[in-house]
Amino acid sequence: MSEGSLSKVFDSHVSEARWYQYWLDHNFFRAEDSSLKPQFSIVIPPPNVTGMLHMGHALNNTLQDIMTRARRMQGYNALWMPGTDHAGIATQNVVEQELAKEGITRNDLGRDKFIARVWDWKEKYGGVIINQLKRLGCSCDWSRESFTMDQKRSKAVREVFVRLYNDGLIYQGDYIVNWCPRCHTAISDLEVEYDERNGFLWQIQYPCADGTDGVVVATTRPETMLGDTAVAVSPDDKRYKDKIGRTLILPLVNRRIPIIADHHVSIEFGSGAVKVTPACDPNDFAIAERHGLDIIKIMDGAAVINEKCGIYHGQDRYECRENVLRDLEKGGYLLGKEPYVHSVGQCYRCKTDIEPMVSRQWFVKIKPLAKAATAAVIKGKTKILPKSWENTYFEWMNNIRDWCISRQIWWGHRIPVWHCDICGKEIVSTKDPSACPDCKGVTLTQEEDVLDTWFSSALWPFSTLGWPDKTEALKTFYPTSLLITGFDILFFWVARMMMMGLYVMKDVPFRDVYLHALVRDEMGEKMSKSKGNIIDPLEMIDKFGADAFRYTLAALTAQGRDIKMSEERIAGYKHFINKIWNATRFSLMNLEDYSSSGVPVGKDTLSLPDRWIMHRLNVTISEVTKALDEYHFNDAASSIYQFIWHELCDWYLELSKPTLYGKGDPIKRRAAQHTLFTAMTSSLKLLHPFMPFVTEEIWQTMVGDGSSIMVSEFPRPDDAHEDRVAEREMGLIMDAITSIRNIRGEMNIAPSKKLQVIIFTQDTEASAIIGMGNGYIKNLANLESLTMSNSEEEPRNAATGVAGLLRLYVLLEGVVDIAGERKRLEKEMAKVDKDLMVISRKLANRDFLAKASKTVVGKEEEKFNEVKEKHDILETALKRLRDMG
RNA sequence: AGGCGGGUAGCUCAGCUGGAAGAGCGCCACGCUUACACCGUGGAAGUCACAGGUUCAAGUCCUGUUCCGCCUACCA
Repeated sequence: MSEGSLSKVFDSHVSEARWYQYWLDHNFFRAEDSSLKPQFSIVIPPPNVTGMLHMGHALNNTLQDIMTRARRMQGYNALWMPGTDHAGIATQNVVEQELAKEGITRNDLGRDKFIARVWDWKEKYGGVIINQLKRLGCSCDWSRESFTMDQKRSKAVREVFVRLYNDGLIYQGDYIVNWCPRCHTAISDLEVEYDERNGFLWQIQYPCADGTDGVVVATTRPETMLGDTAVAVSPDDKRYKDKIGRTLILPLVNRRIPIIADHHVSIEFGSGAVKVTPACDPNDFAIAERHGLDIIKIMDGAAVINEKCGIYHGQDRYECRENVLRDLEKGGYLLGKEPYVHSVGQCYRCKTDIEPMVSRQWFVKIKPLAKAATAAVIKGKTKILPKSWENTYFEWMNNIRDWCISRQIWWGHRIPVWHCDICGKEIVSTKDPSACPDCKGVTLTQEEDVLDTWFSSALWPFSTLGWPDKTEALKTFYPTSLLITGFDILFFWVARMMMMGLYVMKDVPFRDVYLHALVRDEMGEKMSKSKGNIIDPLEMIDKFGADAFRYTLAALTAQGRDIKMSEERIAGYKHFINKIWNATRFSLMNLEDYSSSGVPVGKDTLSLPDRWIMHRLNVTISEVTKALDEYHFNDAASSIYQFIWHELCDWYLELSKPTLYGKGDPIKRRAAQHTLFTAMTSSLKLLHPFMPFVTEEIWQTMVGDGSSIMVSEFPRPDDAHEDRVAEREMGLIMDAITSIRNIRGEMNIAPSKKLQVIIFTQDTEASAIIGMGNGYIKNLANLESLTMSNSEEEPRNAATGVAGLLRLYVLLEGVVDIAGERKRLEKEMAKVDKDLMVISRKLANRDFLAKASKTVVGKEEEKFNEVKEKHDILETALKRLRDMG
């Protein structure tokens, strides 16, 4: 059936380009909107349009592709939905940088022209990562590729916004938010990264208006004093009891501010008195709300001190800090400073220090949504795996705060809210309104802000399927089967999809969520540009091939562990591909005259190794199937590896060589060919989801009937191949071979030297097995002769080995190396003695016999007999050696 | 501060519901045997972090200690 031969080595470059195009040409990635097949669906975590493929993407998408390809082969109508994310801030930044090179800003262009410019950029460069995913071999249904800002997705965004608004779950208000002075926008709590800083804690004296003793406050941000509207102390603090309600004079500003009591203040910290700057600190803002304090903004959107601050107007916040400190010192208000480590929030995009700032923003009232999302996981409607993440999810959901969804940037979904210029009515609509419904005025002004990018990402599982239209695809594929993503976006994305899915679709967005670990470098460090320890996936694909790279990722993906990636590992799996490649070459050479059609191969014509390898294959199929069902990617990968290399190649190919070489019975030869062909093609199928390219390459040559492996049927476990007898018999034969090889190695006998071996056993079954396996043993242990003996008398000049109930004597010419043999046997004996001691101690224990289960005791007794037998054999052999020496 | 995960062979890690310590890489020895030196055969190598406890039996379950990593919150 084979259609020729393979080149000496696998060329990944040629293969990858060729077969990916072939799959595309044949529409193999396409999923049906409706089908009689069971559905499997998975939405891609949309990478940023600005993104380049990094290790995280590579891992994430490899795992998704493995699942999608496996399910597709298993007969599912499998959809892998691809797309990209418009990444508001990141993309705007990129284009602004481009503009900066031309010496202009987005304000020079104006909103519409700027947006047009971003679209240009997106069309030109936005597809880069999609092509990189194709290099990885991803089998996404590209005909459905979505973008969070395309028309359909925009429609979904507006629809959801309006629904939330009408349900009273969206509100606008002046609150303190995290403000990035560089991006010039609010960002959500999640988008702030905290970083430890070595700073100072300054003590400042605030004098009392009535001339009595003032109060000392401590702060890490002295410049914010310009906006202080109170000083707070603990109501339980005896030191300040009589001060509460008095008025202080704010230095430099001369504002009169009250001393108030609030439980937020801790007595122990610092002086026990806190300056309150409601416009610059979330806690202070909360205090201000409780006490009705004034809120004085002291900075503009760029964190430059504003006109309310007199001589400091126009200064950057940090420049202002120096000046304020200098002036406080001059005025004698600065009492001291001490080094102080505290954490400072930074913008996760640009790393600029966040400025907490009061501003008018839009929020989603999140508690009701979070409640449903929590319940769904508790009820098991969605499973989060590994399960330990469920707690983290619950924890976060329980402590969730309202989600700030407005962003003061241009690139994104503009908030669908308009105001009538005449009557001031707020109009919220899915369609651009042309007139005010109340006063019929036609001059309407739309909100300037856009929505957080995660708002549209949260809708991804249903927006990509066509919602709000009632599409067939939506009916077929929602809820999706599986989501695979990194744990780092559990809150950002997974939690929000859960909330939105339940709110909009009244059902969870996915059945299973598999959270994978982070990819680190070989030292376990997080990869980052600044550390220079980035491993570029595309470079790895070029160097080792996508298959080896993918296999490495899968093999290293143990649940709940970080992945330490190194080139050596990838190289190792490239060797595995080479092994498979060469096993294929061997197969092809021996299958030239084989055809799977024609007379079926009778079960009774199968040899012992044939039956054995089919049994082992069947076990492997079960293991791989189970591992994939449980998302144990590493287990699946190592099962296949173990089978192909250490069972199929190491043993079966060697055992069947004489039969395949065609000297003997043609019927047995055909049975071996059939077995070889089946084992090889089944292995390839098991391997295909992990290594799509090399398996297709081989399939095309080996099967050669014009079919593609990627739409072939995934192997299923089949009880008919279960063969415990073959397993036991082959096991004994393999043990005998290993035992002889061990003697050869330990006694330093050249591999080329043909040996004479005598096997003694009293066990008739064992004897029969060896009789049957005589040829295999002679071949694989390189023997001149193998004879059975039923005489207890031991041959002279022989090294002794034990395998099960067999005694093996390797005849040595001339003088035996008595000392060497003794050493070898003593070493063996030491091991046996240790085992024997452990087992006999157990069997002597009454409690063990009484309390342990029967099967365990039985097993232990069996073990004892086995080890005892071995012990006796070694002992007689040793005794004889001692007599000789 | 709270939570989570981890400390098993030189390195990277498997070891599910407790029943004789495993793999890959590396290392050592011998081998160009007609698929493969990106290979073959054999070998060495572990008080399973520490201390208690439960049990006939503990790497596996419980408690405590310690070290490492991560997450969340707070930080005047």
